[in-house]
Amino acid sequence: MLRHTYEGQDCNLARTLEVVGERWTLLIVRSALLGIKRFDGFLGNLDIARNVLTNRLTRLVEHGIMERVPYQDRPVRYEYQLTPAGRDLTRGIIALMQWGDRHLDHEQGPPRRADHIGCEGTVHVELHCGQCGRRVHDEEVDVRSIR
Amino acid sequence: MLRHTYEGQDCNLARTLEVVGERWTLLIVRSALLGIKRFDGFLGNLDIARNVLTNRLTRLVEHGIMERVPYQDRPVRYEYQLTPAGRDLTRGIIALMQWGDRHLDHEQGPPRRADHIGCEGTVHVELHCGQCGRRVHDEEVDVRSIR
DNA sequence: CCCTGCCGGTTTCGTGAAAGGACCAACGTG
DNA sequence: CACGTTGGTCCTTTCACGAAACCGGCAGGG
Repeated sequence: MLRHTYEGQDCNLARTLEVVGERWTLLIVRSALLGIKRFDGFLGNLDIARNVLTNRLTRLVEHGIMERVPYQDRPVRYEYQLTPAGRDLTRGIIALMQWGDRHLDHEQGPPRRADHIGCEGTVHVELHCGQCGRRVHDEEVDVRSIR
Repeated sequence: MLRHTYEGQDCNLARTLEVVGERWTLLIVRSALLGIKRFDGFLGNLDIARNVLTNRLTRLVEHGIMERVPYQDRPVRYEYQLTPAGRDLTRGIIALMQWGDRHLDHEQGPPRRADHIGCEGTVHVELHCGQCGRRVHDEEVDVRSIR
């Protein structure tokens, strides 16, 4: 994405996209979820231009999604770790990834899975009601503006 | 987003972002979830350039996320409706929106809510394990490549 | 002591997409 | 018959992206 400002949009989807909606950003976070931490790791994993990677990592750090921590001195080298806020994007990322699993790429099955550590089942994203506690389907959701 | 190709990425997040990751696209789908259907409706709701809106709607139709249906003849007028695949983006959109609710905009509370129709509770996005059925937290998820 | 390689960047530059605004066409209405 | 409504197209300017070259600190080898 581009021109990362959606001003005049009183909407937290717009605000979120200003932070993670630029091209490559969510893919960088996904790579981080896979365990990649270093500049060259992201480079090799993503086939992204170096300057763009620098730019995105800087922005992710600015927004508190990643943290730049030295892992050696002499010479000082940094790696990038997800913060709790960054890991909190897991749901959104898996939701989009599994949407792709369902609607695109029917050739050879999904290339990536989200497993429940310990139990080894596959993790899915679901909507649940905070009131009645039941699972909710797409058609039972009313998205609405307040204000 | 831009140059909408992440080739060489055997990843369904990348494929999904090629479809809905361009600037404005997810906001258009969100507006559609709010009930907006017409060209001028999106224009008024989003403050987007007309040519960009035309481009995005065309792409959404191409990808089977929206459908362009005439709602009157003479003159023929079209409106854009979400397909089931489009409505299936609900989880991803709410996940990102509520990430924004949690981590951005601490001023006046979230401007949009997702309600459970009938029950009037608020809907949340959760991770659940397909095996053991339990709710899963971010740290219990292992995202991994197969292949 | 110089050469090479590794790592994590910065700089420069050309290109193509987005923003913004003017224009357009078909029809209905007063 | 002018004017508004709807759903666009066209043109120009701006700016983000991609590619590639360059950089700097350090270790190890000959």
